[in-house]
Amino acid sequence: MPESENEKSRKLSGLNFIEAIIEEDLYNNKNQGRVHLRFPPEPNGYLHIGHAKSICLNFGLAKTYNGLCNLRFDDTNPEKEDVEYVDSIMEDIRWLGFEWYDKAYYASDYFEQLYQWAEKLITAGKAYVDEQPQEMISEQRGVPTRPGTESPFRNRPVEESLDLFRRMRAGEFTNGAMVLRAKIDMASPNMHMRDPIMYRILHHHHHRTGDNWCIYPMYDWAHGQSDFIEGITHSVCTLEFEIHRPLYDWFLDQLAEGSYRPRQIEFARLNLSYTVMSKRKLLELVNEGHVNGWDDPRMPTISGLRRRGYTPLSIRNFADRIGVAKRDNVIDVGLLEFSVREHLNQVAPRVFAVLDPLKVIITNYPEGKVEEMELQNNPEDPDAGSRKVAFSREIYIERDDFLEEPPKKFFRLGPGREVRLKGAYIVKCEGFEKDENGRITEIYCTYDPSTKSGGSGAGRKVKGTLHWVSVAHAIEAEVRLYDRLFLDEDPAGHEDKDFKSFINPDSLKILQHCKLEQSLETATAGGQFQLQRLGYFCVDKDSREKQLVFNRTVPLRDPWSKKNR
RNA sequence: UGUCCGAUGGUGUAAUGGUAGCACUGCAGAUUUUGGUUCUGCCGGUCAAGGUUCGAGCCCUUGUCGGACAACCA
Repeated sequence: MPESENEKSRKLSGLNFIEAIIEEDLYNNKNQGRVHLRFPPEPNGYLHIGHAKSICLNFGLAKTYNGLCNLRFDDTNPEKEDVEYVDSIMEDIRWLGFEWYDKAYYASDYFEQLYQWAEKLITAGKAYVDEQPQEMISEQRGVPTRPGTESPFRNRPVEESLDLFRRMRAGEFTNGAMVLRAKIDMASPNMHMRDPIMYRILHHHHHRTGDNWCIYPMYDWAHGQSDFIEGITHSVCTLEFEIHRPLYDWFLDQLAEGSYRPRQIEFARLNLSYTVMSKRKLLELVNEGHVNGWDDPRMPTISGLRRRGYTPLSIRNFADRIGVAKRDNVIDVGLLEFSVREHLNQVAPRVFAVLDPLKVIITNYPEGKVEEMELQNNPEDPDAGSRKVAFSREIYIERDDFLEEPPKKFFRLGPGREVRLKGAYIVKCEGFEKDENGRITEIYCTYDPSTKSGGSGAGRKVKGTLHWVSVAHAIEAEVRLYDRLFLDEDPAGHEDKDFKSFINPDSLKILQHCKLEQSLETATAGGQFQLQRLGYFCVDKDSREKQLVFNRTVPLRDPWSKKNR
């Protein structure tokens, strides 16, 4: 298609609002046409799916507009931060498939610059040292509907503030003795403009600057200036910072001289149904043992999703699908599940595994005979080839694939019924055995030799097709069936009830002695498969030689069981 | 009885004054040696009331509802 003369005009259609802003800025050649974003996590916890949305957004925008995206650790609170988190955050971002520009940046690298700028503000009469106790400052701040009152130290001489500030840095005072405040407007309807605190005294070891500092900048003072130092053009953050924007701009206006300005843009954070997303609540789940760590496959953390068997591509596709806007949203967790099924359907090899085995004896099949059946590895991918699966007189099928008194629409096995054993023969149920409790112990079938898959008589159609595993050739494994962690759509949304009261008691079912086809013997941790007719599974890192552990990533879509629920 | 932000099917997200589209979900059917996949069809939406306009989801006014803000957290 030839480029029209509108080529240079803004094409704002079909874009999300952030893309529209960037296109507009590009059109106006703002900041010399640079596009430079950043992802600024605080290293005080593990990344979760909500962060993934932000990561995909920021790094994705940079890619779309041939720009750059920094990774910057917002490490201005040494009491909560740790290298452990720095490492896990970098691992998760890389795993998602993104690479940050240049190197990892740290707000702590700017402490000296920030300090110098703070002195400049003091000198300009735009900041002052307040020696009041915390409670007094808090009280004077007022409430959103009532203006605050000014601190008695607000108009102290510049020299006094400067001297005190230098001594704050020198370590002459104890924690909480005084703070540096910006002098803005105690009557502002925006609480954040009521002389916000820029520095507090914190005698605490920092994971990068060690004991070099005992005063640390607050978020509002550090963040925008860090953006400025790094040449960020579009500072994308979540909605709760919207009200901080006037302050973000105010600080920059005090310091910036040229025309370059980073611009803060806010979007609505991700909420997912049937889970919780706050770091505090996730921490609670871990600390109280409701899950087995940050990477428990039921956690919405990146590491949890990874261990659950989610793929980076499926998460990126998910992030694309949910879009980005400013209105509050709750995404159906089903959309996440759709995304992982979509990807795994393309790439996961199909294998047979029987989770709840029921023995079937094919009475007219010769004892001792073994046939190697040829099975396609992935019908969605012809290049995936095929494998041999041993078939013999005694096999396992899934216990719920047999019903003593099956309803009409039940396409599986029942007395007198026929089914296709996938990749093998059509068998007919001739009888079964029960124990004293009425539990079925064995089924007896006859097979029709003419119906062998791939053979001349294979064309005969029956209603159902079952997966199976030869008793003599089966290997055993543990299988962990994961379900959503909460029974309530919005576990944290109840004022009268704790979110943990909605924990799903069946969110993890551990099955032992599941029967797998022999080819799985060589599977290794991280391997992903579709257990045919059951779902997508991955090999857990808990696996040991001859003791495989599988995690269920997500079951297959199953309208039949849904209808019968 | 403050300021700021937001409101489009069940859930998300487009439509930038000119036919309300897409995805997920749901329902129905076709195909299928996975009750999977794939394909087809269907159900279903502009918060309300005024105003501007030939024409409003979009612009204006008012209202309603939802969210954010009162850490020496980010």
